[in-house]
Amino acid sequence: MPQTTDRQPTQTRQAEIIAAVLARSASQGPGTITTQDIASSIGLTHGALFKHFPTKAALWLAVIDWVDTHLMARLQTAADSCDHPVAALRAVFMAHTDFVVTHPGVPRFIFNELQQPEDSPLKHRVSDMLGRYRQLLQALLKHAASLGALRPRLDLNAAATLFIGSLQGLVMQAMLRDNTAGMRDAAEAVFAIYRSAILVELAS
Amino acid sequence: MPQTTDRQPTQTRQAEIIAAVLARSASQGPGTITTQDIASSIGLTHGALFKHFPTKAALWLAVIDWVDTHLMARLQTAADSCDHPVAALRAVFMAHTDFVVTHPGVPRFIFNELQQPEDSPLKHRVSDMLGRYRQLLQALLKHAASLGALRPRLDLNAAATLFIGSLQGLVMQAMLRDNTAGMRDAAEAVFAIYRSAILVELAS
DNA sequence: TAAACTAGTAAGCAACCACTTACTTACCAC
DNA sequence: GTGGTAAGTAAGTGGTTGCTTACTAGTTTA
Repeated sequence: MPQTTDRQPTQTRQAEIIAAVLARSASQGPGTITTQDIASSIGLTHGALFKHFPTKAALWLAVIDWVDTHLMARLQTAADSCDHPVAALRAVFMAHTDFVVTHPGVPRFIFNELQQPEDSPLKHRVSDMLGRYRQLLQALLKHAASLGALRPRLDLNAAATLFIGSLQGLVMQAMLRDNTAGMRDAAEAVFAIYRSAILVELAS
Repeated sequence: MPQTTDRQPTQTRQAEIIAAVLARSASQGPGTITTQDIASSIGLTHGALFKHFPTKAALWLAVIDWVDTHLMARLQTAADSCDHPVAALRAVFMAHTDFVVTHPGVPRFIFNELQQPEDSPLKHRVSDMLGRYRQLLQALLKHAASLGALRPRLDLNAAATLFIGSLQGLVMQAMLRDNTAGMRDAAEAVFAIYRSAILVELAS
């Protein structure tokens, strides 16, 4: 019979659910998203959700895992796509921007977890991811320094902080405006300044 | 009789309540703070809270107003304390850092409101405050440019974004570590890099 | 084809939330 | 002093939340 069976294997549903959470996060603020919201936004009963995730916390963790996997893969690819480390830094910066433009719910979700109290496992996961991000940056910065491309006595730790921070500034502006249009252009301009902050001065 | 009357005028209580919200925000994530939490943390009944604020939203608005007033006053004072605009930028940067160290709940609270959906009045208030912040920075940057202290063709808009963003990066790091110790030193290092990004190159 | 399993529904449950109500008590102007 | 008001309590109330239970139906496999 032509009865449209919407029965799906768990793996498919899990991916669908994670995508729904991030989609909602783009406009709703993850703290206020209910399990009922998620279920109805993919045309499922509330109860059915718990066939695929035992608790809401487990679902939230799965979302972070998704972000971790996909974002870090994209950043690593960008870093590997350029021979010169300064070019690689630029590629990472723009890849990150691109990821946020494509998935506007992600930064809202991450910021939300950062607000969590002390040692929430969610927060630990985010902290871990950011640690690996910093390692990636530090490696590129060290490589650039070894080529003599950076200012002498540049604080590489502070340089990494500034890199991530400037991305956050761009994201915050986008969140205020509630759209990510024009973010790429702004990112180009900001990175240009960052670049001149770390590069060794050249005779003009 | 020595019965300790804890009856207080509304104005006093309102200030006490606002302070309690920010104190809790330092370790709890503002989205999860309940009116019951606030009441008991200042030794008051749940119901008594609503003698001083008609709704929770009104209280939240009052908290933002407090932050707006106190933070902006501090930044303005810092800006006015230096004759040279680049020194003033540094003073503003450190004053902001100092404010966050003194009131660790503030950035958590603000970030939380940024996640709100479209045109929440709370979010509009934050947006407004950040607009004035940018104006303050732009004025200092323009002044510096007119003195010939900045790189030619520096994008002042992007420079302002980078300024605020780098502060955010510092704040995020502090939020991850769950303490603001050492934030001042990190701020010095980051501002040093920012400074070299915008300053005109000097013969060394 | 029957058994076992998996994905779905509908209804309900305890806990919790913002807020209200009914009432009490301290304070202050006259 | 006395009457009005402002600040407090204690006990609800309706609505919502995360999650469970009892049951049904589709899919897989021996």
